Amino acid sequence: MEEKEISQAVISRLPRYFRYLSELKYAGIERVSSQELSDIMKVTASQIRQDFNNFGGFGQQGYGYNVEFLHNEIGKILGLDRTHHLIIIGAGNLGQALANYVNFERRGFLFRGLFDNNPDLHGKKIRGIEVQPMESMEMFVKDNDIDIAVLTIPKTEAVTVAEQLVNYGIKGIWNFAHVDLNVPENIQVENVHLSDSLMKLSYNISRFELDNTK
Amino acid sequence: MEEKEISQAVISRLPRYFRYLSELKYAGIERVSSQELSDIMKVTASQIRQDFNNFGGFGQQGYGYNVEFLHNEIGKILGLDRTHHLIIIGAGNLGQALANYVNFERRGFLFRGLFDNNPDLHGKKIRGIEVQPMESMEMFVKDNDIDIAVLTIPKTEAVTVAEQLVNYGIKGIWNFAHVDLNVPENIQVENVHLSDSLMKLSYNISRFELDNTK
DNA sequence: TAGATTGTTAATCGATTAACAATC
DNA sequence: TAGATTGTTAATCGATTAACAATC
Repeated sequence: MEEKEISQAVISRLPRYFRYLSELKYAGIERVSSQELSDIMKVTASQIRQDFNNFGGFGQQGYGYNVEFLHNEIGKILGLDRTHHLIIIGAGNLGQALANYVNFERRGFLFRGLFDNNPDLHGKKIRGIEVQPMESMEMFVKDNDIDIAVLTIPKTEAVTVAEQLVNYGIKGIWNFAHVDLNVPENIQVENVHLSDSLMKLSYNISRFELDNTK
Repeated sequence: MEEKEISQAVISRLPRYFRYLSELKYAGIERVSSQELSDIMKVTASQIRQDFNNFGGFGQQGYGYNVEFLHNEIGKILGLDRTHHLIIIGAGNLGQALANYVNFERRGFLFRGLFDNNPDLHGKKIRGIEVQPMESMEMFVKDNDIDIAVLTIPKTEAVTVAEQLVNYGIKGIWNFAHVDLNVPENIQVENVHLSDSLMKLSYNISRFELDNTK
């Protein structure tokens, strides 16, 4: 069967659909039309239908979409029906914060290991998991079926550590280091560049003020 | 003078240009052509020229772009030539991690206050700044010329706190809460939805494996 | 059956890329 | 002046929106 490639623009919207559907489901709402979703989510009904139809028909003419079914299907598309094992590289403030983030577990992202170069941190426990030296990483990844690595280390180290992780068999990298990683295309990278995000905010604040002085 | 609206697609690319130009500048490189930038950044030279020309001509035919000048101009566009005063609402792990993030200061984002509902945290100091109760927020924002609020509180509180902050005169919100805020359009919101990002990574990992079993 | 709403095709809009004249 | 490379217009590509036939 020929699968058409789904654009990243569509993918980016899926988690937001998923979130709103969770809420509707939680509120006990059984069905929803693209028009109703459009009203609460502030996107066009047309886009909603197009997006869903990338993955096959989830709705029914004259009825709309069953909330629970749709929620479940989008979850499956996002791979939330499976379990991911993740390690965090870099036990600084951000690494520890993410390690403590219990909500990820709920969606199947299981925090399994935490690594850092700093010997002072070794043995320190976060949510029951000890910080280990970087040297233990290879063995740990291989022994524990780790598929996602979270990089919260300085950019100077990030590129080489990423390459190592790829060699150890990792499948995806959640990259918080402020640098572009260079990995084979079979490895998925999702960047969270916080300072980029802050700069965008800064731009929009400045631009808005400029617009208003005209 | 008529200013054409710049698309957010262009804005999103500016911080990355800025980053690469910082590196070139730091490496002592004086000039760069759109083609050279294209090679290292893996975007088309055409896009680079189009992007820059949204803001007027920064280059010179036959020569290319002066790295330092271009770096500086993009910094100005991003509003990095001014100072922002920010407060963080929510002194949990993530809030503390961001408060400790010294790099933002370098770009003119000055961390000024930290607020939390939890009395156990009140008085605790992060980088010399005491956690204050939420009740002190209003006065503090007004007295200290705060223009950016960072929301690292649970989504249940985020919407109302955002509304309060808007009333206190904040200009921009950096929102880490997993909810869409509802603020007037003169208030800039930049969302960092970590779990959305993780879901995208999850999708891409799943999708890649699916593609390979075909 | 009549009404509602999807799935899907067609039209539009916007963003990216290509091409080249302008000019340093 | 000749060569290089921008700035900018035109062409293409892709994503969004509109429209409506299919169908529950």
